[in-house]
Amino acid sequence: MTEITNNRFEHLLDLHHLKKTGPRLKVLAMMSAKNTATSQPDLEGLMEDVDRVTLYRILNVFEEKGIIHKIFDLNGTANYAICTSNCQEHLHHDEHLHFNCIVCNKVYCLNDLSLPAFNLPPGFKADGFTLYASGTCPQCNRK
Amino acid sequence: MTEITNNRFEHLLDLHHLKKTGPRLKVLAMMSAKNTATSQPDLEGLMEDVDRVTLYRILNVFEEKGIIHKIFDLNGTANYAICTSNCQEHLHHDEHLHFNCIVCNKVYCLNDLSLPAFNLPPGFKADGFTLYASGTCPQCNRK
DNA sequence: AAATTAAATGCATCATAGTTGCATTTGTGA
DNA sequence: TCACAAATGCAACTATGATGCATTTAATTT
Ligand SMILES: [Mn+2]
Ligand SMILES: [Mn+2]
Ligand SMILES: [Zn+2]
Ligand SMILES: [Zn+2]
Repeated sequence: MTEITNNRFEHLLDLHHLKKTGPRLKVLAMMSAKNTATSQPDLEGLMEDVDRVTLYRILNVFEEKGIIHKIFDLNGTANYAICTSNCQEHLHHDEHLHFNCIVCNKVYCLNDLSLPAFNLPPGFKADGFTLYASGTCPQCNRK
Repeated sequence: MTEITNNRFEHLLDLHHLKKTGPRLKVLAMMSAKNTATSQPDLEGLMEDVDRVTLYRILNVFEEKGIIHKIFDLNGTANYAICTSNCQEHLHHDEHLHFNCIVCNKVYCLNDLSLPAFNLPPGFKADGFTLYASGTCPQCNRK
C-alpha cells in the first residue's frame, strides 16, 4: 500500500467526519487491495487483532456513509466492496452488475457495464436496482 | 385451499419422488396462498407445530428439486417462492425480476417481465442471472 | 391386511452471523 | 495539554442454519 493510497483513505474518512483509526484504515486497505468484493468471514480473518464487533460497526458506518456497499452472494453471505463513485450518505448508486463465481465464490463488481433499461408493471416504483449474474469467472475458466 | 389445488401439490411431490407428508403439503399451501415470496421467519411462524429443523430440510429439498427458489432480500433474509416453470433438479431458471419493497419488505417475483439482454466482459461465463429492484410496491404506493 | 424398510420427522446440540449495553480508550479540536 | 465525543473491546444475547441420532411414518411388498 502506497503512501498516497493511505492518504486517500485518510481524506475519505475526513470527508465523512469519521476518526482516522487503525481498524478503519485497515479495512479500507484490505478491501482496496483486491479486485473483488470481500466477504465478512474473510474480512474477519484478515482483521485478526480487531474485535469482531468493531468490524461490524465499521462496516455499518461505512455503508451508511456511502463508502462501501454490501452484496449478498448466492449463499446469503455478506460481501463488501468500496463504492467507486456517486454514492452518498444513505443514497447508494450501485446499479452495476454483480458477478458471483460458482467455483471460487468471488463476487465481482462490474462497474463499467451499463445496465439495459427495463420497465416495471403498473404500481411499482423502483429507486434502485442491481443485476446479479452467476457462472464462472475468468480465473476459474482458464483451468 | 381447494381439493384440486391440494391434489396438484400431491402430484408435485409424487413427481419428485418425495413422500406426501403433512409438513410438506402445508409449506406448499402457505407459499401458494400468497402473491409474494415468503420469508423464512414468516414461514417458521406459520408452521407452528412443525419443528424448525424439519422446515429447513423441506425448504432445502424443495429447492434442490426445483420446486421452490430462494431469494435473499435487502436485509439478507431468505425468502422462498414456488417456481412457476422450467425449473428442474439442480437447474433453476428463475431469470425474472425480483422486486423488494423497502416499506413492507415484501419480495415480488415478476415472472412475466422479460429481462433485457446484456453482455459480460471477456472471460466471464454466465449461466444464470437475476435482476433485483428495490422501491415501493403498489400496495405501499397507494397510501 | 400385515410386515418391511427407506424416508421423514423431532429433539438435542452445535456453529456462525450479527446486535446491544457498558466500561475503557483514543482521536481531535479547543 | 485538556476535555470530550467518538471509537473500541468485552460480555452477553438473539437469530439463522446445520448435524447426529433416535423415533415415527409413508409407501411398497408379501
Ligand atoms: Mn458492487
Ligand atoms: Mn422469483
Ligand atoms: Zn471463480
Ligand atoms: Zn410494499
